[in-house]
Amino acid sequence: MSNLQERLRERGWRLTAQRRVVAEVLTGDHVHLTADEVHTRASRQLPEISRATVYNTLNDLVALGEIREVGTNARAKRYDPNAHRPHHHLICTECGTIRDINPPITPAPTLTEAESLGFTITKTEITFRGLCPTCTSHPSTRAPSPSDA
Amino acid sequence: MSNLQERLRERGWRLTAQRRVVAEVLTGDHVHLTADEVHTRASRQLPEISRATVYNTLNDLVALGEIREVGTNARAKRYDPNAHRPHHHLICTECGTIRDINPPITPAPTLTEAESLGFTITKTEITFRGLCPTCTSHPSTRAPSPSDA
DNA sequence: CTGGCTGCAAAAGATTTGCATAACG
DNA sequence: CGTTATGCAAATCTTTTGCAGCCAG
Repeated sequence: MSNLQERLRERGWRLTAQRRVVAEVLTGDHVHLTADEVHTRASRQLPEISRATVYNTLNDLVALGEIREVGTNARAKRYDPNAHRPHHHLICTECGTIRDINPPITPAPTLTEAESLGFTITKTEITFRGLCPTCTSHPSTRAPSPSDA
Repeated sequence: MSNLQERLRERGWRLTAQRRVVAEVLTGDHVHLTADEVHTRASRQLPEISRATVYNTLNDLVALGEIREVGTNARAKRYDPNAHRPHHHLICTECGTIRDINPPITPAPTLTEAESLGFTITKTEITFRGLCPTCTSHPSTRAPSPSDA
């Protein structure tokens, strides 16, 4: 975690309280928060932090490659702090829960020359969709979303 | 294409002019339009069609499994008419172009019991990201987006 | 006929932007 | 100190909703 702050400083980032808090909120595995959730949690440590700053910081972190946007098909983007260890996702089609799939899994699929249609591929993301354990056992009950705790 | 209309009628759909036009716009391979693009194109054939109707129709078609939302990380969702033949996507990180990867490719990755964290997986989506041929050869020039022609 | 669509306009939700002030280095 | 980030509020963009009238079956 301090690694991150050092890396950012090296890249010429001003280390402000709000950036520190956002970076701190975005820590751990299976963390996939929306901008609004980040803002809510950050506010607990730094009440004056503004939404705009959260958005700015998130966008900067994405640009620096420190966090990643996760495609959920839902209205709001989610951010995944685990950008340095490439990994794939499991998404529950019922309640929206997202989980990281642990490290060195599934033989990375590759494309033939013909299949890649001239693209220079740099990243491969796999998303597995289905029912999470909770939604499997309570088919009708809507599981709570993994938002703010 | 008439297959689609028949299928819809069987499922109790009223076949209106606007639904027919939306379905018609969403036809072919490598078609990944935003709702707004669908509306623009549909308007060329049916000028009075409203945005709300386009959204309603798109949501209905998704619910029926006739089209699919594509996760692009961009603001607006895109819709892929090719929902019956499962396929993966190639997305250009520079200009946003999306292309379908042809049929029976890449050995479908699977998860072990441990990796799937109790999920019952029903779909696997693979997204390859990189530079499309155009953006590879014109590194600075911004390629036009594949929107309305 | 009649319930399910449509269009319009307004609402809601998510993200960005402009600008004056504050604060990091 | 000078730049660069912050906060606020307003602007944008995307999608949803409420409601009266219309039309496919």
